[in-house]
Amino acid sequence: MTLTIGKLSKTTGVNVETIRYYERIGLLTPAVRTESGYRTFGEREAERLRFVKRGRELGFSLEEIRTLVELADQPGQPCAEVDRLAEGHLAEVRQRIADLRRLEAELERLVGCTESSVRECRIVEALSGGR
Amino acid sequence: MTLTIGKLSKTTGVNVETIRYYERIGLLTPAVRTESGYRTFGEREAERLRFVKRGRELGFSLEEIRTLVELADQPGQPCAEVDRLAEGHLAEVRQRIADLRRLEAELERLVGCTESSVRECRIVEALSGGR
DNA sequence: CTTGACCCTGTAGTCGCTACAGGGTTTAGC
DNA sequence: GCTAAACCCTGTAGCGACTACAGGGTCAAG
Repeated sequence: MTLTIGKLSKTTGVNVETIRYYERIGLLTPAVRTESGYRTFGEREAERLRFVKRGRELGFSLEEIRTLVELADQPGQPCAEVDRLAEGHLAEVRQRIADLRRLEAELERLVGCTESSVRECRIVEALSGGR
Repeated sequence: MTLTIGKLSKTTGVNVETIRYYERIGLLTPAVRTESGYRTFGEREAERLRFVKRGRELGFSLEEIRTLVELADQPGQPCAEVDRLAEGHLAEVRQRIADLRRLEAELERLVGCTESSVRECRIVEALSGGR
């Protein structure tokens, strides 16, 4: 049950070059190669890649995922550090949401300008320093 | 009332290297130079830089700002395009908020794991493919 | 046996800066 | 007048997380 990089890409939904990139930065262990130099992957590798992918989908950085992967490889350890990491990340996400909401409110105030000329446009005015 | 790049940086709150960067990519017109090659800026240039800065604070990309600057320079034109740009941007901001909210909800479900070991940790489990 | 689909490496591009290195210039204090 | 600090210059490289080539080698179907 070994896969080429193309097959692995299909089954995981991760781009071929992204997989190579992950290997290059050491997030995936160097793949076993065929005689001709092609990478081969087994179920273990596919699992790990899916782990990384889900981490990305949850918005973790690759550095955070690197830590999470290491932690996940030590099932006997307490999960406090995992939880701390996730909480920190959640806090960041909330901060980003708050920032974007402020932006949203300000943009809402500006759009829908029906002035006939840029001279009177309240968007341009706001950008130019008017309030 | 001419300013050096350092003074301009202080009065606008934009980093010196960022100002140079904006000039390099053509977002600011090339600054007038002194004999010894130092950039000098007047009120016009300061205004324009503040325009760019406010655009960034509203989350516009530099490309969008480039367009906005050009539009703002043609006060006779209708402001429909400005408005269209701002609305498109608002839609993007809303999309990003929606995405982050989904993330937030998922992370909320996961954090606060008090298991004693990584083996049982629901965060690791979620990343490993469990739900 | 050819053709097309796949694989390889290495490098450069994206965005919006930021941080040097290695120089030249100006200014403030003595 | 001199020196040292503070400023300015260019050019290049780095960040994160990919993506997109170029220029080659390999494999499988018909």
